[in-house]
Amino acid sequence: MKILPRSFYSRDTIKVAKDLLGKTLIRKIGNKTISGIITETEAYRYKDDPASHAYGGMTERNKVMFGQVGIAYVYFTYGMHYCVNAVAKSDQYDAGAVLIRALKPKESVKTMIKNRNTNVISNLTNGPAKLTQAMTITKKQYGEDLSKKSNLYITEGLKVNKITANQRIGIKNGVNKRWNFKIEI
DNA sequence: GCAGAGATCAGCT
DNA sequence: GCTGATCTCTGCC
Repeated sequence: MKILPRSFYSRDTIKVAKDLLGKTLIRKIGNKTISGIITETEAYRYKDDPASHAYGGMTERNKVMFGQVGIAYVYFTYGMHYCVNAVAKSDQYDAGAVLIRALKPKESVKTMIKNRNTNVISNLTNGPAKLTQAMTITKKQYGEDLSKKSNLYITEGLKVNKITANQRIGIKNGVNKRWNFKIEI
């Protein structure tokens, strides 16, 4: 399966969010491969998006959002959860990222079951903090290059026919933007 | 099946 | 000091 090139991420954040649906997120741990199909994403932009971490400027936490595209932005929140984003933006913006909200488990489902401490498949990776736990994604993957073979990267995947757009979840500002995208598999 | 509490870090309208 | 791009467990309010 072909790895998505850096140019894929060098487009408008919203386009990239839609195009990431159906792609495959791959996590390598030693010689083990954990993977899943991306089924839900959210776009977070910059100054026109009050819900974005980048709105308000660069901080220690979000600085990769201002850097090179195709990089993983992992952040820690609510005192106990990690979430993954892919840095993506067009040249018009200084910052932007796509939050990966849900996956459909593909390889090493057994490992995910162990990591998540549940055997309900549908509950394994159906939330942003759940999929990071299932794939053991932590601060160590902060800044990982998603456009080349590393411990964490994204490849081509399924063909997608229907994408639904919704309001983003769990935010207070910018709820009028429908930048949450989903597919049914 | 749903509401509420708790976990406890980083950043600050 | 409070609030959040969250999840899990509890108890039936």
